[in-house]
Amino acid sequence: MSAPKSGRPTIIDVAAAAGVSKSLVSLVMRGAKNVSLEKRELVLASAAALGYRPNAVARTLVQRRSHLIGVLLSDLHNPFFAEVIDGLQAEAGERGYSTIMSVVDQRENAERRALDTLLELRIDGLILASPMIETGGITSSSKEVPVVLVARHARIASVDSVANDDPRGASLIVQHLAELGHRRIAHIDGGNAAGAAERRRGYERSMQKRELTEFVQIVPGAYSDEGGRQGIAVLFDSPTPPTAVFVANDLAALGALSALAERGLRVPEDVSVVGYDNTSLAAVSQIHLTTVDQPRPDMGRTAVRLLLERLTGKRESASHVLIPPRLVVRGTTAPPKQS
Amino acid sequence: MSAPKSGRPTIIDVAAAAGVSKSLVSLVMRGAKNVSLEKRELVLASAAALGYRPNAVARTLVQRRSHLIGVLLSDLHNPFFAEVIDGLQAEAGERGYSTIMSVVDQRENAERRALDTLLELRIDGLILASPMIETGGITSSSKEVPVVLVARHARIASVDSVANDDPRGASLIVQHLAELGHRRIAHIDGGNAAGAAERRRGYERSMQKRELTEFVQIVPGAYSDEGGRQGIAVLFDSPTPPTAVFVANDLAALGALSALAERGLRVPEDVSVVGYDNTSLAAVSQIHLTTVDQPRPDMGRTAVRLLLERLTGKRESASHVLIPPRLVVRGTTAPPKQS
DNA sequence: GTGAAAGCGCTAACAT
DNA sequence: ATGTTAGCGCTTTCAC
Repeated sequence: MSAPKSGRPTIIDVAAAAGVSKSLVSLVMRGAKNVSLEKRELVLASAAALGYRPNAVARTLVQRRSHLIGVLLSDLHNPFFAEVIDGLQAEAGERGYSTIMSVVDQRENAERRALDTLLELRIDGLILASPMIETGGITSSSKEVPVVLVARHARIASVDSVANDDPRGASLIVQHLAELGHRRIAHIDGGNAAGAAERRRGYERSMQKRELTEFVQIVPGAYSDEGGRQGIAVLFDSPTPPTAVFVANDLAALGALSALAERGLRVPEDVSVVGYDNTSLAAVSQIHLTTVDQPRPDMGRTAVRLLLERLTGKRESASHVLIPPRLVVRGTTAPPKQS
Repeated sequence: MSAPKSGRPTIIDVAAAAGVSKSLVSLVMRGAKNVSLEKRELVLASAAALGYRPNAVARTLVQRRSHLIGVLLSDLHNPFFAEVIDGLQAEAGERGYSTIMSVVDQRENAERRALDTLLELRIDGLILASPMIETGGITSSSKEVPVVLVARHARIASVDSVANDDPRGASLIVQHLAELGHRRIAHIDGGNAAGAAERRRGYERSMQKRELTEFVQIVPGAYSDEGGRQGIAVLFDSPTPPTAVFVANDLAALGALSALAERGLRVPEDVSVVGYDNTSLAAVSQIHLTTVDQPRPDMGRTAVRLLLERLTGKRESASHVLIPPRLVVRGTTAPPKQS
């Protein structure tokens, strides 16, 4: 008896089948304690018999909260993000939140559209991983829901952030190369991608501190294979090529390694190369890239924690977590050739 | 005048501010044509002034459709999926759908929980990318919403699928190696991951067809770096190691390459190695892996198309799209050593 | 411990 | 072309 008239069974169908009120069904489904064992089992049985599944949409509407965290991702191809997401999803799950992710192709202004979609879905909070969007867009979003920035530095008071100390990471790299004896250390940068400006600045300052100002050489690149390749082309077509190159991130460093190989230059014998991020790629034994590590899963978990602190009102003021980076020396760096 | 009493502005606030009914506001927001220019601009102005944003949750509740496609992803670390997602998101966006992704760590039965969450959110359809879940779970989900399987073969009538022809791909590999002169061709498999059984079977059959049955050697592995390493350990601790190895996928092939290098074996001089998937990793010049290509973004797009065909009732019967794979010869395969 | 009723923000008839 | 009304499926007071 009493199959639902049409479509999926609702709480009313379950109530009817069990001969109780829908309030009681609601209580049982949410695991309330003040329900007699008898009724509880009755309701549960009816629900199971009907194949009832609570409707989170209706619940969200009445509760005015979705228990959904929106995540905007600028680039799935960079393994860096995969690991951030790992930590993020784990932490969110443990705290009773689901994540709804939107991946955006870098070129378009699709970021703005994806953001609107997430916001219309009434997410409880927003996590932006290395977004390209201008600060204005972030600020205005933060008026609707709490926002946490990952791997991008924010000067915004209404927004929390987790990032590694990019200038410090860059300085670790310069230090390492300088100690190996390099002076002609160039930098292929990451354009206007998140963190790129900080790495560039860190490189420049660190070179200056070591009185290597005259050897500062920055060429434009991008956080991609192609970015690294182009940088190498520029650097090594010049009359005074560097003996070491700090590339904006691991992905670009891979491109740089390929381009160097194609020119017949050996790494690290002829040129030293350093990346940034310590993605799983860097550890692959054929690549074995010297790079700088960021604790990626931790950053994801921290982002969720910061968000929930805001959501639960535990914190009012902005929190900007800056994580110390760590140099990972592998096989792509060595002292410069004696010449 | 007339800021909302509290919280976010609703359609009623906008109606009040504009001095019209909320139906009219609704029409304007959805871009209906039968609205006078005058009223349209009035409403739009009020909405903008209040910072009104339509509530997709309420809309979903009343329309009984969310325009949301749920995507369950078994492994973000495999670049294979990043590219499938690219196509998937693009196609969904173009058709007016948003995607809500859930990434699941492979070990747990977290897949079941993630599935429940998606279903409670009342997604309009579900795309499962290489799920580990048993067939039963898939079948039961398909009773609630249309389901499309990506990169996993289905025998299920209620579910559509897009996959490459794994047995065929395996056979291309065996053919390539056999033509190079290899006879002792081993296979490190992908355990019970999606597609692994088909690749294993394809390898076995192809070996048999070429009368290489006596050389069939299958060792257990996984779709991961570690899977490949372990396979190599088993194969090369034996008295009669193979001269060529077909590894379950690119990720595992990387592990295999590392393990071989650690044993002092050169690729391809001492051993030939072939992967599967043609992920971006395989193309990296330091790796330069011979592998089998699947059109990843296309598969994502196709998955969405299949789903929408079901959603719009354009098709009733199951559609199982099988894509022909393509061998990509790079630098990890060569004729066997003369011995 | 259980039920009745109001309402979350919106869309979809149906009027006018 | 615009307004009125009745829900969508649930949670939440508030009675009993």
